[in-house]
Amino acid sequence: MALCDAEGVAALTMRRLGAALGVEAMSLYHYLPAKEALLDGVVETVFAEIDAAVTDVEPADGWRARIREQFLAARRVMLRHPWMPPLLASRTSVPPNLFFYYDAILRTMVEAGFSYHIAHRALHAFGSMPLGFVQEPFGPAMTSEDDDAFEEHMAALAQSLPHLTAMMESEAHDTDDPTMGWCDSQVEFEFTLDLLLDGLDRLRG
Amino acid sequence: MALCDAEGVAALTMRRLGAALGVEAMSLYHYLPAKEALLDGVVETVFAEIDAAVTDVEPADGWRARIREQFLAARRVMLRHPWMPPLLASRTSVPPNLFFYYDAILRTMVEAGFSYHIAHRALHAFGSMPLGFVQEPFGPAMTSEDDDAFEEHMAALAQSLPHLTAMMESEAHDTDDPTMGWCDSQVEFEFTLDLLLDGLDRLRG
DNA sequence: ACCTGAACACCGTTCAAGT
DNA sequence: ACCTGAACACCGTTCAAGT
Repeated sequence: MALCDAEGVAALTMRRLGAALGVEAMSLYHYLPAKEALLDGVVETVFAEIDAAVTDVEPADGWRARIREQFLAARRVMLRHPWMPPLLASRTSVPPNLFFYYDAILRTMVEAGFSYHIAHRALHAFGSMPLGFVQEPFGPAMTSEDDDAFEEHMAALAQSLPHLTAMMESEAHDTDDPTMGWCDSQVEFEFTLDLLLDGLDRLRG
Repeated sequence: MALCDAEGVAALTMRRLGAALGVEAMSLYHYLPAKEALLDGVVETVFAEIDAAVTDVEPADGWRARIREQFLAARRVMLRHPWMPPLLASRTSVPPNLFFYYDAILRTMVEAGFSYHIAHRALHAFGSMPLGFVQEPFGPAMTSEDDDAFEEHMAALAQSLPHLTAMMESEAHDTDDPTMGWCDSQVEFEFTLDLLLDGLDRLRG
């Protein structure tokens, strides 16, 4: 995890991990069947961190506030490990540590009057939000790279994208920064979360 | 894309692509600066496919029905390329083809009375749903592998996971298959989509 | 302009051999 | 039990050399 945090998940190779542990890469195979198991372990470790952070959340009034605080606690962990969403998306085995978290969410919901059926649907609707992130086609680290080329490209396409252009202009009025950087992912995250929680509240039996 | 569809994105190597084209891997570097550009191109091509499918959707009555049909059309494309979500999550550059799609979504919403501000929030709230998938911690191909070990593991943990167990039992009543496989991702997708659309409808100015 | 062969630095992984 | 060295098959990529 230290390697991933410092240099991204691509830096986590058997040889580099061995070197960081003062050992040859081949020695790791005495503890792991393959690299996949190593990646599974990293994912599990992050989930353990999330589980701990979520458990530390002091119980709030009502199911909404409780779940809301828990997801936001998970988000604070997730922001420390931005390499996690792509890694998680690539996993093919199920991460056991997460079951406890899901059980806790279910408990909160059924105690608030939800049927297991709706609570089940809710778990799916939450998607990756319990883990503190939403999968968006435009990721976080996307605007940073070729900023000039991007600006030019957008300017050239402005006429073909009237509503996108109008939206950017309209939103830019409220801020100093006239680029795509005006998106506040924390605000967006909470907006989406509240949208889902409001909707679920209406389905409560 | 043929390589990815057949054997997954890991099978798309410069050498194998070269071989498939009847050419040495090194020749590809006359057309591409690096492999990243190749992957960007694959993503762009899938988005073009989605754009085409979405444009073909016959205009429905009302913004909700229209967006709903478009997302479901995208989903039909996405189901043909299950390797796409992890690949997309790993990209660091922004996929230009998607701008047109987003512009169309915005158009539908503002014509229905939404402010650009709420429409902007809505784009974020949709997350990856315009592309026809939701990022869930438990992916699709996850139960298939070590099914026996998984069942045993769950059985051992059943007491520690009372609500998860109760939910599975409750849901199993409605179906023949008593495993995790009872989740109908199509139904879940539409449930989540409607939850968001309902919530947004209430925010319309 | 387009393609190639040889080479480089880096992977994950196997295996027989060391202590 | 734990670690190593050498080796294998595979990467992405560079570059000088071919046509």
